[in-house]
Amino acid sequence: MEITIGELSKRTGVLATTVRYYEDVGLMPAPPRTAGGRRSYGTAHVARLAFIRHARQLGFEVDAIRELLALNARPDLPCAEVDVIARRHLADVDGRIERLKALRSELSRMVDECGHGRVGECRVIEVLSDHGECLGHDH
Amino acid sequence: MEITIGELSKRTGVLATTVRYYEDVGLMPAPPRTAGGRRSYGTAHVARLAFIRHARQLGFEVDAIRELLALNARPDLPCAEVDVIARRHLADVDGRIERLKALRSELSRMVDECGHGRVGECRVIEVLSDHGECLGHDH
DNA sequence: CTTGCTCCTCCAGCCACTAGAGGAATTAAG
DNA sequence: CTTAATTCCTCTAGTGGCTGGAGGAGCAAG
Repeated sequence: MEITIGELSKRTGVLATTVRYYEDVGLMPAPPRTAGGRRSYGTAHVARLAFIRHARQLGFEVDAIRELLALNARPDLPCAEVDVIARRHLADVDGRIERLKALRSELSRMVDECGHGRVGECRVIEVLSDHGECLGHDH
Repeated sequence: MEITIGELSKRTGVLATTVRYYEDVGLMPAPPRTAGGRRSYGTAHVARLAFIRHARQLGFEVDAIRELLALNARPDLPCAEVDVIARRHLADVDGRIERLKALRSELSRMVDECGHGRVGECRVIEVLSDHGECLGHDH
């Protein structure tokens, strides 16, 4: 099975330019080339790229994916490291959700209090102008 | 009241380099300079920068802040536009929270199913390898 | 043979900063 | 007054994770 970068792109949903970028940063190996100099991929490449895409969709950073790919290649090792990476990322996501929720509540309070009058009396503008207006001063 | 960029930075919590960046991108006006060529700020600058910082902390993009600043300068206008910008941003934040929550649930399911054995049988790796494993296929 | 598509490399840009080099000006201490 | 420390200046480049475009070559179909 010999596949062009376009076919690979179609099968994985990753843009061809992004595939080349992954090659540049070492996430994807440099594949063999055809006589005309075009990249030629096989099933292993499809699997690896699908892995990368899925990990990216789950928000893993490229560095973390590099580690996960390295671990994936060593099925004999204990998976404690995999667990560490995934839990670290989960904690990170939790933190982001918390921060966004705090932000959301302040935003929605701000919007709710807008009296739809003139800019001069607008609560949104007031809140932005005066940090003392915040309920929580943690930011 | 004549203040150096360092003082301004201290009072607002915005790095001096960032203040200069804001000047470059037009969020902050170019201030008058001292004889020696240093930037000299006044109370209006402090207020404007505080506004910017607060808006950034609330996650508003620089373009949105530019609009908000322009509206802030026209207190006579109706604040409908302010409302639109704030609500648009709120909707954006809501979307981000939803996406992060979906992601979080998949991540935590993945981590929970890890049997702490070898990488070869690790659920985390399996899930990443096979998109079909996902409960929701929406990503 | 030509048309149109895909692919190639290289370079620039996105966002919102942040960091560093190399030099000038100001301030504090001696 | 001199020196040393600190702050400030401009300019450039880097961050992450791509994305888009220029300009050119390969390739398949009619």
